[in-house]
Amino acid sequence: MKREVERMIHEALGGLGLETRVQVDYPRDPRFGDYTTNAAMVMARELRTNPRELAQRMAQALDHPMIEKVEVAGPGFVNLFMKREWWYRGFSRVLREGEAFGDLDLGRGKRVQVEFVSANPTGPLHIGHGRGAAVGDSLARILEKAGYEVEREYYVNDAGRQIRVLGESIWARCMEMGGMEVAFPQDGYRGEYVIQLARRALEEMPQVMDLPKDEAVERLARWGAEEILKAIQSDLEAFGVTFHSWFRERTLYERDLVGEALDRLKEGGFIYEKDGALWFASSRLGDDKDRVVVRANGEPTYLASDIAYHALKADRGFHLLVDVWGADHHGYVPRIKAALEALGYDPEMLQVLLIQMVSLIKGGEKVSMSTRQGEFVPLAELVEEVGKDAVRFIFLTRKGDAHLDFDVDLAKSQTEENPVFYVQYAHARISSIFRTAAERGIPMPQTFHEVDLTPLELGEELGLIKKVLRFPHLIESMARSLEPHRLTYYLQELAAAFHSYYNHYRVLVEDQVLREARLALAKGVQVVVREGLRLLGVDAPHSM
RNA sequence: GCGCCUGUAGCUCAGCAGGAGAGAGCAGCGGACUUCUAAUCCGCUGGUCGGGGGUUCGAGUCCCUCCAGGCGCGCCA
Repeated sequence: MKREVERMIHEALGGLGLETRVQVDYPRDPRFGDYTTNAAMVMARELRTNPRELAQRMAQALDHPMIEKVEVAGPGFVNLFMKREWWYRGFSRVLREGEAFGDLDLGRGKRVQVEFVSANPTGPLHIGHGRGAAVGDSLARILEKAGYEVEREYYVNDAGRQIRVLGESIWARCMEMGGMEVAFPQDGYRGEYVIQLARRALEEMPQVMDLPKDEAVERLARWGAEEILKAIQSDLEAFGVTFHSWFRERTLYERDLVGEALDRLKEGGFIYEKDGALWFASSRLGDDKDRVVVRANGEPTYLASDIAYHALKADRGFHLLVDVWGADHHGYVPRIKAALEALGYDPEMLQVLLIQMVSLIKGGEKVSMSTRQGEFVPLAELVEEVGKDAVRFIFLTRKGDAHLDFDVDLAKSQTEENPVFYVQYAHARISSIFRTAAERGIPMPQTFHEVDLTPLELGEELGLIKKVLRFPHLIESMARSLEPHRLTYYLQELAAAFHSYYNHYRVLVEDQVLREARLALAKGVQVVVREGLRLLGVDAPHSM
């Protein structure tokens, strides 16, 4: 709807012989109208004219049957007040479109890949991964809603040294269980899950310990990583997160894509040798220093496969690549961008979302998290205790680049005070209204979008309608900024407006015309609440 | 030392490509259920937007600087 208003203003300006980009905003205060534009002030600078006078001329040129009145205010704002019919018309569209309301064609014909979580298969997912999962998954859903063709991918690091260390850790535990004294690997994984893996390994493939150590470690490493990956997949599923593809780092080597990428860099003159290692001259493209891609021992670094991986992604024809990373990897961004540029791609096609750390608060104290030390709260445990919905919602109640203190005790003990219930309750209440209406045998309108909405004259009712109608703009803004957290705030506001309305007025009134209009209003609110929750991966219950 | 992120109410945080007396939840105090679910609602209390400069008609938002916290700065991932 905002688009239409922009067009109106644009046309008005055209009539004045002015051409400019028009920015329309929603004013904070309803006294300043339904829409406002600062175009006069922006243009006044260029035209060296008085902004208020220009605003006056714009106001006079603005003429549309849906405009109630136009006011010039402050230093030169042009405020538009729309007729009620404007809002009723828009709301009827919500009722007609249902859950498709807010679908945009912003991304029409554009493919986007969102790569997220991508935790190494060396241990269970912890809460930090959960945050990345919540953000990545919601973002993917939002981009889909905005019309993009989205692919969700999980990059499985199944080829590095860390997998070997995992194998050594399991092997050491197996030996211990066999009563043998062995030194646990210095940087081994000490989590409880390794002991459980070792126990299962001995049950399922007891012969493995008869093999020479290297071979046994290799087998245990592969087997362990696969087992852990299965657990990760099921944890994510329980969290409501799915992927289209699980890309294995190992395939980059099997298809020799790493060598290929390095050759391409070499051809571009970005590779040189020093101290027996191969270096990527990333500093020529904005990085702080050059980086090793092949160690002196001939083993490629993690960066080498990551370059190959991103080159492959770029070749796959995506319009935009989104990587969701933990913020502790931020120093990595310039390297990957430099690599893309060196390979001839536009580095801007890659957008890296850095998700800041989640600090766990337990017993009032911060708990450090480390997969190696085995100190972490598994995501699955938290989901089980607090619930998928609450965990996902909380992870999305702040922007990704802010640290998140997750007080476990609080989340567990005060679930009633969680904002997610507040929003879900609004949805359940609306369902309850319709349930009650059915029980009482109150007839329902055949098609809600044909209901006469003009009885909705209350300020609260128009306020709800206007809030609902902002939903598409929110989708657009989130898709552009890649910031899904705004949705949680919008839903809380919408729920608050509804709860307040619910407490002051009744939907199921005697007057049929008014009742049907209010039922339609409730229906429309419910549609958007439900759709908003879906985008967050949160259930919308019909009763609570 | 260099780089990135953060600093807004007692606490946890919003503030949408700078816009019009700075918001929410929680905590505190006081009210509202014979009604469509009180996991709700209504009211009150609470702020030098870390400090200082600058740009602008206009700055929580942009620039510079300082302070505080977090995270990086490996032939680890």
